Amino acid sequence: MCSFWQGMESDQGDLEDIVRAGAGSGGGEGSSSNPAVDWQFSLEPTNLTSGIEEPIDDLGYHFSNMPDPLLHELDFAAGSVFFNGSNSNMDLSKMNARGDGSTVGGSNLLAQKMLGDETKRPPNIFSRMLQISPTAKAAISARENSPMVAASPRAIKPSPLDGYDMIKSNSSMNCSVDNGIVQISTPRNQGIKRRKNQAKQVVCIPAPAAANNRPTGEVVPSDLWAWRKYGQKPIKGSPYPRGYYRCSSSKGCPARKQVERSRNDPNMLVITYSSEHNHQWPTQRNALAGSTRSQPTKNNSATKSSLSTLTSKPTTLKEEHKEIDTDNASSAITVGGSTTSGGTVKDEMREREKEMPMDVEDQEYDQGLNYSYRPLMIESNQSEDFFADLGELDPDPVNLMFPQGFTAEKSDEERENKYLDPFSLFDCKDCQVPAEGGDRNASLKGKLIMTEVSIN
DNA sequence: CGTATTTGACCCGCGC
DNA sequence: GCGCGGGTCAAATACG
Repeated sequence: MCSFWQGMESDQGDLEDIVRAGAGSGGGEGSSSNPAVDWQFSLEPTNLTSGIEEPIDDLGYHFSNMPDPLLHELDFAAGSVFFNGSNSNMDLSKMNARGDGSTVGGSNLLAQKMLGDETKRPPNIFSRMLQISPTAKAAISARENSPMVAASPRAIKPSPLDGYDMIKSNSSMNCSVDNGIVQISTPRNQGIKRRKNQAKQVVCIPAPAAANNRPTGEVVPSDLWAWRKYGQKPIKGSPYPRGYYRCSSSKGCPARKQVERSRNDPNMLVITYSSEHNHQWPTQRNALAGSTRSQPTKNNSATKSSLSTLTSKPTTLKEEHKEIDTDNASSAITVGGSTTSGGTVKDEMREREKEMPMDVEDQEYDQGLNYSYRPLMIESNQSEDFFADLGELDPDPVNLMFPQGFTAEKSDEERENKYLDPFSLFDCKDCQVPAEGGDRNASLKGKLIMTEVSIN
């Protein structure tokens, strides 16, 4: 997940990229207790300097501040959601250039994975590169000795953004893809004003396939939140309008998001989140409520295709990879049975709702499990067939899709690895990443990379 | 009929 | 104070 919060307190100054990568917990270096179960990032802004020099003990972001759970999945599925910040060119090849060989998995591993394989295999979704500024790189490096962060969505809980230092910028950041490199930049002072004290998180993703275009031509990736469009405005300097959405998952939720195409690269969507959800991740019911009907067609093609992609008997895991490799990023975004196209969540929810007794969820809450976010399909009976197929691939097929702890028999660490490396991308022989204490697993611990860009 | 989207009008913050 | 431009509102419209 690459995203960053931005605000607009100041109007001058370069962005200082704050990259807070969830660091590996392998090798016993982690201070996080059972991260797979109970982890969270803190969104507490950190200036660059401290980000580099201080050991980062807290694990960064509250995952709750990731407005779109599926976007996170998108990142992994498509390797295409990105960072940025002004002047920030996150160059993973540089990240990978540490000479001390001390890197343990994580960012560098990811970089290596992405870079190293670039010439060895067909271009794929993971070959899209991030360009990370040196400062970001440094920040990431600083993170490398930090405890692993396991992305357990269950730990998500809403938290207000108020009080965070606002990161100055404007939302006219640009995303572009050059030679497979996704670049997102935030031009300075383009005059876009924002309401005060409004934290923003900007996520850049590839625009979903044109087939999912809305009548208006805009494409909105779906996520577990229900968004309702309440406005659209042409943006000066951009040929593309900006759509305004508010969360309709819960009445009175202040969460907003803006969706617009990058003016530099129309194939990229810039999604700007503001405010925080004041409620749990949508449950089936409230996710259904007010969810978009943006799917313009009656064919539910996106949903069906995505589901069919998942259910259409991938004969081998390689085959699935192949699919992802050959598809463009957006079409490959089918993890969790969801796509980036709008309106699919609702349909899926409906399907599952038919098949799943509602009280299961209620029981969970009654039991205090408080599953604020549960990936799609997990509890669906329909998954049986799907998982039966996946069973050929993994004794615990659930882990293939939702490795973050949905089965009890695996250790937290195993689940963690799976989660962070759902397609075993980090299990790369070519990636010669030294593992601490010979713990290979440690080197395989991918890190969830999140960026927080701050402008002082 | 309920809900989501569209779209013009209005509001607000900011720069000049 | 005025104008610009982004953000929001709300009536009209469309959809299922």
